[in-house]
Amino acid sequence: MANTSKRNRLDIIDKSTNLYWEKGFYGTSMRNLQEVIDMRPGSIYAAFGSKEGLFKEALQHYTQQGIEQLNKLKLSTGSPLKGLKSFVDATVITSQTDAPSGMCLLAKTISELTKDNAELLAETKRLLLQVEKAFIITLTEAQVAGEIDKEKDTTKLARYLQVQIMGLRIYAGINHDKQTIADMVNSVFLTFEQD
Amino acid sequence: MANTSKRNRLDIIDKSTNLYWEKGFYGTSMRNLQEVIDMRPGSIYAAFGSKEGLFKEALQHYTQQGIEQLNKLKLSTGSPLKGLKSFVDATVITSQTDAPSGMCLLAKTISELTKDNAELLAETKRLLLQVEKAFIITLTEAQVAGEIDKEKDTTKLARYLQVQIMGLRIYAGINHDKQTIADMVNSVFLTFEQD
DNA sequence: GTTATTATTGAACAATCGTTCATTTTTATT
DNA sequence: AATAAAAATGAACGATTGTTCAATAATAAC
Repeated sequence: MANTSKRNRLDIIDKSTNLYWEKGFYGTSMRNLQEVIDMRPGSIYAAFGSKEGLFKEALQHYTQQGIEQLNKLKLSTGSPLKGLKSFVDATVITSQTDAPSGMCLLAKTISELTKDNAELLAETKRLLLQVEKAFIITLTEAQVAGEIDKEKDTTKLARYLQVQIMGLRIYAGINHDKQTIADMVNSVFLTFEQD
Repeated sequence: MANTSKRNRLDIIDKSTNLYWEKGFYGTSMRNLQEVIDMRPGSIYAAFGSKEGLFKEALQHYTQQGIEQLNKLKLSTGSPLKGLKSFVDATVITSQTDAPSGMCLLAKTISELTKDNAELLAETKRLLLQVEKAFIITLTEAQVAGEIDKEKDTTKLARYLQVQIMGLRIYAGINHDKQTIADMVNSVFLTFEQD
């Protein structure tokens, strides 16, 4: 594999992820990538096959990183619900200024690609369902911990959460008032706790 | 202006809108547009200045069309809230199979473009705020008609609605079960009626 | 019907796109 | 130290990108 000595494969994928995240799949050129990861075309193609191949690994890396972040926050807060809340805060609010894009890379990809990229689109959907499963697990843990009503359907709650996150991230791209967005996130979590 | 005799300017913009809507700004090439609107580069540039210029008019046309549709539905149903519900149903559910893209063109554009296209991005934000205003007006009308609690903040409700629509349209791109999506739309409107 | 004005054409432009591959450099094996 | 295997290079490919402009066609004015 390419460049195993100095920089490892994961580092390359991470940098590529950030570029794709910022500029999108079509918006990112192979020459953009070459500069950012400091590799020549031949090496990139030897290691990842194609622009699609590298993008696919970027999507997977992005998803895995997100799920890991959620799990870490659950541990550090010592509560599934608080961990989830911290995750959503970071995702919707902090990410708006600190991340390559305020959007969710998966949502951005679903939005950008068409049937011309059927395989990438299918992979993206698969990864979003993977995120949904992580949410279901977390919400079920919150039920066990007595933080959420046990009568509620965690699958529906997870879907609801996905819609809120994706919607809020786009909306935060229009309305840059952090307090407004923070309030909207809070009211999402109020619907979890009450009823 | 180009081609005033046979096909009018609005028809050209409408076709361009559908193509941009399907493929995105970068995904749409000038040659794609040339085929769809049956015009040669010179004529297009004489009439619209640039790819950005035509896109800007497409965004405006899309927004205006959407607001007009909402107003028509309010009239035909004879109720602000029912009109709004029909609009959201059409937007989130029907559009998923019948429109060039299941996504909102404005949300898609916010998601796709970066600071490199600052002007287009600013125009898109302006248009989304225009949609928000149309929602505020409609929700206020619904209050007057006694369909929504008059104590509620219509600005917050309109923001909430924007988040739901944008989020649901993306989610509908992953989960294609129409009933699931329809249920989620229904529960959005339940929050309007109750409390 | 002739002239002036406006609209349309489509070939051509430089720049960039994703990708390939013969060559060189590095690493591993003996 | 010599040889074999693997990795990295970067020039070059054909295709496509957005855009321009001299030439042509259509329309308007008189």
